Amino acid sequence: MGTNYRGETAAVLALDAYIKLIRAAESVLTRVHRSIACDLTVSQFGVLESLHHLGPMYQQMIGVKLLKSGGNITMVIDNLEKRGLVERHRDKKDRRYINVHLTQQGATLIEELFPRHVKNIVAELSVLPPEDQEALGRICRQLGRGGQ
Amino acid sequence: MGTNYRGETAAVLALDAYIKLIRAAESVLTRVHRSIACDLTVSQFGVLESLHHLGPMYQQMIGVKLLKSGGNITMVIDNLEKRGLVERHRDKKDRRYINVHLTQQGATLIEELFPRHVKNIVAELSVLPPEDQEALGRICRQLGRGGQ
DNA sequence: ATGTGGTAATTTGATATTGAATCGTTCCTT
DNA sequence: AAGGAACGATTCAATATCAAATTACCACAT
Repeated sequence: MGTNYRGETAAVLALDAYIKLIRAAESVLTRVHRSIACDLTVSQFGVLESLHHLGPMYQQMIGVKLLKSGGNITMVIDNLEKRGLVERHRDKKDRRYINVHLTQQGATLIEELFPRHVKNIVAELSVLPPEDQEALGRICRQLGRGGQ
Repeated sequence: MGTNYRGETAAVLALDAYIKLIRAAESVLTRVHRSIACDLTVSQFGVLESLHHLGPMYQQMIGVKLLKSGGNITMVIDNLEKRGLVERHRDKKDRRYINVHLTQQGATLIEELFPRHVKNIVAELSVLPPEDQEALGRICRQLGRGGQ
């Protein structure tokens, strides 16, 4: 209990919150994705979900939404395209951009999966009282920004 | 505002908390790891950190600690071993087990990195008042367990 | 002693992920 | 109009990741 007592308790508090945050997110993500039991990876599901809710998007934008690199998105879209779930269309105005959109098959699939996905999330979060769910959202929003 | 008004607000609350949890964890993990600027992947760092704090461990146990599959741990340990940071030792009593421990070089490295790692985490979490850090830890612990 | 089931590690095949290099396109400056 | 900076997508090499199959080993029951 020396001069850095305050600093050490602050570190213990932060470290504890950090490790539990990372582990909880990992566990919950895995359980939620597993219980939907679909033939998609987490990233593939994320792309379909983004396209479903936000409409057609450039690959760059998909990467920003999912916090993934451009090279990675190219690969994930490749695999979705092979399965006929999305299509690429070169932008006429600016040929650097590629617009990605759901096919009919992709739209049908995500429309079937999404309600189940929501149900799984609600079930997973139901171990927390509503005020804790609200607090979690508020705190994580603050943290995700990283101070602004 | 029909019969499922309550259900829908519950879903909105849970969905919001979920997406912010996943994104915050991803963002914070990436920023914390990037700012330590070491030549290790997140998983490699995790293995060294576990061995440093918990001592030599079987690969199985490392996988459990890091929430990773056995096959993955084999690969990560391979790469750490190539760099001379850890060593494998077959257990004499039960030859199915492989005990992994830090080499002197590995121990020196993690002892140098860990204080910086803690500093980065404290800085990252400092956007939250202590009571929010405590709440975050408490809520995430609950959530990680998944209801027991 | 034998074989049956269980467990740890590895391998394999497919996909993900990153960062760096490259290619093609557009925009801007002169 | 020409050249260069900026930008979106792709490719590449290295590592990660998982699930499933395999291998090696152990314990136990008959």
